[in-house]
Amino acid sequence: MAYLDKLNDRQRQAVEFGAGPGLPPPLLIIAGAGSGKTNTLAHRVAHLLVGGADPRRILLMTFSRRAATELTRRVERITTEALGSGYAAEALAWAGTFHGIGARILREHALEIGLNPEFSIHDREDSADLMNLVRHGLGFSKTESRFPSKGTCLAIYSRAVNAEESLSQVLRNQFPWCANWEAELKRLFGGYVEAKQAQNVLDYDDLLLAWAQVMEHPGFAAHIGATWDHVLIDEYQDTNRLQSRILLGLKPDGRGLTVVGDDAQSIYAFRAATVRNILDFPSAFTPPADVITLDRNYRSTQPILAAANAVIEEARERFSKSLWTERESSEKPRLVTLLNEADQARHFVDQILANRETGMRLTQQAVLFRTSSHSGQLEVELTRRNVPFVKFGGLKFLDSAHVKDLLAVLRFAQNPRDRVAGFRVLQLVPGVGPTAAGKVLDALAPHIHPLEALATLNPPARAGTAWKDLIEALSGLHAADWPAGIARARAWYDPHLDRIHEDAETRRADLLQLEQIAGGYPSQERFLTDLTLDPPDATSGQAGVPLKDDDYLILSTIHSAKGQEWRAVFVLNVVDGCIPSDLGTGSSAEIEEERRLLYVAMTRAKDQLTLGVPLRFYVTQQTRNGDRHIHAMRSRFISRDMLDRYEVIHWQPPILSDGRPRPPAPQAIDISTKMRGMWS
DNA sequence: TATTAGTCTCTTTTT
DNA sequence: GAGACTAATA
Repeated sequence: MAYLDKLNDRQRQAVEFGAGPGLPPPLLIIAGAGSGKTNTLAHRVAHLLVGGADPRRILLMTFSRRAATELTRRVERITTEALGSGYAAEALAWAGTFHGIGARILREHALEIGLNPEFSIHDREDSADLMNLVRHGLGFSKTESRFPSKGTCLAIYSRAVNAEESLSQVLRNQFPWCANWEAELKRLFGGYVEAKQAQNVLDYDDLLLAWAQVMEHPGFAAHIGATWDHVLIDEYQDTNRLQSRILLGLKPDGRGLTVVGDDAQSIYAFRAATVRNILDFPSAFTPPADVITLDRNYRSTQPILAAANAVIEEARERFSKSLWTERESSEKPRLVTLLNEADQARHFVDQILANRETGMRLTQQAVLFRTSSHSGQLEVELTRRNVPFVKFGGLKFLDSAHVKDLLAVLRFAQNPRDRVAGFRVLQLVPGVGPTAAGKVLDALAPHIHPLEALATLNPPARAGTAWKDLIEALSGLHAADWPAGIARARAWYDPHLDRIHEDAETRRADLLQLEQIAGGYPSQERFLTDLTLDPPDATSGQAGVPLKDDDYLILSTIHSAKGQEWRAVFVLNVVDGCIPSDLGTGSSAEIEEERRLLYVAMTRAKDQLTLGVPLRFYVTQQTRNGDRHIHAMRSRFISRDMLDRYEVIHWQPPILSDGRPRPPAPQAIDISTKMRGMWS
């Protein structure tokens, strides 16, 4: 097969593993950063197809929808090359995220497992809002000492579900400051689950939890497992206990199972992902699964790899491997010390533009950071100098109030039992607050057709004519065809937008964009589900994402940069307090995760890597009126011994803070020597 | 009972 | 600089 010739020996071994009659035994591929992981996985799938496997009987689970799309596209290309005509992407019908596949399975089997197939899916924010409703309902918002916030409550709940740990375990290990609320939290979670069920709603965790519980039933496990011959999982280091249990339920003997990952790139422990999944995978089967390690890096130059390897070598426990490459270069990664974050932004933009002058397009460059808010100064500088950019991670389009309002209208019309959506929508009417909204929803609950009942209800005392408009809009929506419905919802919302928000114009543009996106979906249900499970993950500085053929810079959190690569990579704030984050320095496990995070950031670079170390660093916590800066230190992950792997630069701005150009110093002098000389 | 102004706390990463 | 809660006012 011609396509096999492009692979190295290890990759080829991984692709051809277990070929022959019958399903192949379980396989673990440890694929280092830049070792051609996606390519190898795509080739393995293509190889199965070329060998006669049925594409509809292959399950491909990846970490994000984006990764799934990329993978199927490559499979398509390879099979086309090999067979003359390839498999269209639709043929690989089962490619997606764990959550996406879970949602599909639960809908398909809903009636057999006691679910209403019309269920809606709550995103993180919705879930937190529902948690909050229950929290208030139980009176926990008025406790003597402060009860954990809705977000914290949800995080605790989610952790317990995904890590399969007991509440007390989670509290002890992850949330010690909430430990004295154990009894209350237990009641809260009980109420939360009941509320979800009454409202016919599933949250992210339910998609996995319900799936896992179905798999506990031997008959169903076999029934669902029989849907696929081959199951391939990407980024296995970032799966959690619940996910591994689902997997073993699907393929108890491991036949047909392939998992790919890199323990050195495990960065989702906060989401209950556990490195143990990948470390313990081989021994889950008898005989143990085979392991193939890909350690040749095709991405980065040797000096970049040397610096990254040095960082990860300090890590505690891992499948030992050291990446190597044949890409020589005389250019060491740069470690740039700067006065403050503003200088860092200026210097990075200078460098980015200089790179572009040498022919490196902006899309081949990226700036990475630990926390979304760290890019603030950089965004200002980019806007000032007219450099277009797209930002991944952090606050999403979907999180903005106006988008949530509009979506809530759609959701409420689709599932009137969805209390979170209803609560939000009703309060948009002037004169209706939490109490009135709650009463209306209570009155609707017992009706079989809540929307029709809404029209017969006495309107809340202070709601004026706007109440009638809402009822008309909702019943109109229920009857409307798709995508006319969203236009209708927007028409209703429009006057409220002006009333509620100062900057109604920019928000209106967002909603128009949402309407555009909605037009591409066949049904409202698909639109809402896909939007929740696969939110558009980029926001741009200007309104609207730049056109595809435009040149723009990539800004991304390190987490969102996973699996990507650029010719030049800049990392912001490589200082203690950012990497590792102040919040993540509690346990040694958390420190280890932060170390891997820096490793992931560094290994995204192909040709040029720049780490920024601003000495003064703006912090938002700290004392209220005190000094709002801290003096930062270079990240502890880059020890003194490693410095010779970098070109160490101390950058000073050519322009002083008041706008004057820096006057040239009279001559270079060395006071250090002189000061030492005082004592010799 | 809705709304608004004021005080307090906490601030990450994402399917 | 936002979210959560309280107190005061309409």
